[in-house]
Amino acid sequence: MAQLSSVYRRLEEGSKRLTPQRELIIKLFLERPGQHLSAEEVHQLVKNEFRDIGMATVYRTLEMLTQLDVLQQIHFNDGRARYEINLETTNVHRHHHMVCLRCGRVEEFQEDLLEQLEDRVLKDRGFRVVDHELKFYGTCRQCERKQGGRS
Amino acid sequence: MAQLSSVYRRLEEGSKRLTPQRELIIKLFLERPGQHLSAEEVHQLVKNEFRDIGMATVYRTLEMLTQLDVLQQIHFNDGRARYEINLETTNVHRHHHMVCLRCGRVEEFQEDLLEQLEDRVLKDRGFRVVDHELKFYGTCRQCERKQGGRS
DNA sequence: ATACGTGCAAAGCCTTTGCAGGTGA
DNA sequence: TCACCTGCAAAGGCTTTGCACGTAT
Repeated sequence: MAQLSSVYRRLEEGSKRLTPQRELIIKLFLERPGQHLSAEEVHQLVKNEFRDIGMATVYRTLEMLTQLDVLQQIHFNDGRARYEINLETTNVHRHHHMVCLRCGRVEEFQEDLLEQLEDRVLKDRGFRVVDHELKFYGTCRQCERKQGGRS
Repeated sequence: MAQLSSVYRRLEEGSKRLTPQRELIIKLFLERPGQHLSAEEVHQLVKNEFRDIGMATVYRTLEMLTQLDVLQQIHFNDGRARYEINLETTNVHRHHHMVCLRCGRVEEFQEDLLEQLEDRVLKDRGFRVVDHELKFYGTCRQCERKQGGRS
């Protein structure tokens, strides 16, 4: 897994140690490139392989990995932070999200039609964009089929 | 103020009473159409005119107004909810935000280039968008001037 | 030896809820 | 009366911090 060694290198550069707990957490995210896990979910998943890991360690590791730009923190307006792996750290522009209002599932899409908008904003308002975040809220295919589009 | 009576009507329709506390909160938002206030900020501002209002009342009022679609709740990844008035309730498509990473100021812009993207997402992925939310993170004009664009 | 990492428990925020006491319809 | 509303205090969730005990360098 090519990504793994690059993450390890980042740890070293920050003089961070690669403990079993941290390794498990990192692998968790690398194995699930499209997922957005909460701290609680990470804790549950890691516990399968490392019984005694504490929530504090999970939070501290997630914080550290976010600082190192290995993870990215996201909020979906449900009051808890979620994390996803940042596969293209060098690329500040990331993919976007579709949040299903029925089942809560979060899908993603890769699309970048926003450059022109960013240019406009810089010209008109003097705001220099370094990152953007786009979320669509609606109904996913499954829920759409199930209920024909109405709540 | 045209908006005010429309808000009052909504309260009536929901058989909600217009108490002094609620009126002050509503006016607060109507007077600041472009602002995004946290519950704490609303509490402080209302306390100037109504000494004894409690946080619970503020939260309950914000919740109620959000239900009635008078306010909209937003999260800017700082762990607390913010609220802004929803001037065009009938229009599900709202304006967007530019969050300055230096000073934290939030500006807005009105722009809608997303329809084509939404159509694509429906065709390709079966996801029916009912609302979207776009945030730009970057440097605002003032901070850009102050520090020439670097942190 | 020293700096770093861990689990546990406690503490911190922000937010919600229970409750007894009001108040409008 | 009855449903609604309030402030206060307590309780809830999620997250961070203090601490004593390990463990790599």
